[in-house]
Amino acid sequence: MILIVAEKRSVAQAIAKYLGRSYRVQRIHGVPVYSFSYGGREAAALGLSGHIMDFDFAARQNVWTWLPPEELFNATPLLVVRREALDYVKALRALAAKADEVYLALDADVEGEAIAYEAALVVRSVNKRAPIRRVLFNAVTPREITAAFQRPTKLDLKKVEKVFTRMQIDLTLGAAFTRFLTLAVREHLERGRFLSYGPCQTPVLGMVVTRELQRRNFKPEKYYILKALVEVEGHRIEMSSDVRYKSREEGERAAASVKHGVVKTALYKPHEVEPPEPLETVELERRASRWLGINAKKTLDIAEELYRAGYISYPRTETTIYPQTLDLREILRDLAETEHGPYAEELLRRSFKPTRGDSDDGAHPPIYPTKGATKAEIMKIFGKAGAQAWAIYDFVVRHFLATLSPPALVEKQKIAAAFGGVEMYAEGQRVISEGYWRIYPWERQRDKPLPRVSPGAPARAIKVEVVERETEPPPQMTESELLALMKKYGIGTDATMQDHIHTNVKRGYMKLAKGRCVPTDLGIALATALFQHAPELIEPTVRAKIEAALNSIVRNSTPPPKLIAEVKAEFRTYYENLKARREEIKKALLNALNTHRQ
DNA sequence: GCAAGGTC
Repeated sequence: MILIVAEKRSVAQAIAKYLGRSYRVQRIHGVPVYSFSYGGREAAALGLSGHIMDFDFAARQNVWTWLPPEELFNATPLLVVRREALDYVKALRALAAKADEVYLALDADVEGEAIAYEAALVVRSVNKRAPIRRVLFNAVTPREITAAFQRPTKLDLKKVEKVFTRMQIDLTLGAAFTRFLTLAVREHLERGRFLSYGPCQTPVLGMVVTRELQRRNFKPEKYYILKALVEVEGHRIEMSSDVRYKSREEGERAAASVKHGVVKTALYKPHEVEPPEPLETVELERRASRWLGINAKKTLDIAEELYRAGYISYPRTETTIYPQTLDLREILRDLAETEHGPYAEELLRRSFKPTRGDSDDGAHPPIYPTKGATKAEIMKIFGKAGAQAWAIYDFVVRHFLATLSPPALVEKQKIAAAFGGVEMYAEGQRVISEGYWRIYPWERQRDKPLPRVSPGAPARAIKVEVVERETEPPPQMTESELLALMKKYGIGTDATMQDHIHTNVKRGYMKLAKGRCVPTDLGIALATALFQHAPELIEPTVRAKIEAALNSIVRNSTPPPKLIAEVKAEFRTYYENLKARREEIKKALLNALNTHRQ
């Protein structure tokens, strides 16, 4: 029997569908297994649910009050089977015992490689002989899957080592600092509550707190600009200066010279606004947070449900290029009977060229609709969550249609006039062609046209005024901006970024309100203490440094034990710095915990 | 009871 192990149920099912002519589903220990015939032999495909193993400390090391947290730097975490994965492991063992050939068809990324290794460990525990092979495919399509099974390869142990090293480092650092913080204020915490640290969650908090403190410490300054109503060739144009005058007097002096001038430039340039790139996870979350008022975690939860119900493709992806094998016209035809039908049919009637980003994660395509659906259908299936499910589905469809649509065309307009030494400007634009905005209203730009005037024409100021303005603090951090920063600094992955924001909310470090991130007193106190006494723990670059070190395992064959020892030694010094300031940190945290309670 | 990463 040929055993095939996939990362998730949907892939196992797809493999059975593509490799066999037909398949049967049976449940082993509650886990669906897809059986079919392949090359005249019996085959079974089993889908896991991500990792089946995890690292943990030995039992006695998990007694927080008994073990000083710094001792964790001397401990070595153990690889154990996850309790939640027990049924999967049982099913895998049962099938592996009967297998005479095993194919590890996990996703083609480092995590997939690690999960493949975990599966191989389970297989070997019951079957010493069956050859174990690894298959790699970039998309779950008949062509890719068939080809992958024709050229099987071997496990890449370097990638496995990288992932296992990351797991151990994250656990050790997370546990040591979480326990330190929690034990410092233990008697003042409610039961079951703790103060956590993590190499992703904490830098996220740091960015939000930094912004909040910038806002609080901001000192607004007054400045003055000129505004004028200017007549040129019979047209009246509102113009303003881009110079910021420090005082009203200075402004008045400049204003005095704004009487008769001349048009220096009059530009009317056509400009194409390109439709968006194919959709990936973080962009979906950012746009939903900004435009639909649905936060990132909720968005991914809903997208997951839409995926499981067969309406959209796999929602955790970094890819912004449609694969060659994806039939875009077929998807358009599938939308025909829905609200989006007329637009889809219009696209079908003409030739189109999809936009293209520059990212391919090698494992999943961009997010696109896999089934046409009407609002009524989605509302019915999703019940209470119907409105939000429709909002996300409708967005995915519109985004998909936008990527196949022509650009919008606007005329960018700019007029500059010189009045002696003072230059005044006006900017405007006229929409020539709506292009993809018709289906993608969130990016639609307004018409605010300027009249047509000629360079060299005389300009006469009818009215001039000095307007007082104030410099403004940076805006509150939006969730959308935070996600963009996380991506920039390499904090988290496409699938986990929203989790790291949510963890800070769960811990009481920040709140999300109307798409904005607002740190609590506790969050500010924690971040401030870390910035003061162990900045290396909270700076946004921490994660990227760890990630770079991990990559040296794959690139330079750095032995994991050496790397783990180095990282531990480094973070141990940060730990000592915090420990030396324990009382001070405790006081600041308690202070915040108490104000928080009132 | 800690993390981050898969996935349900």
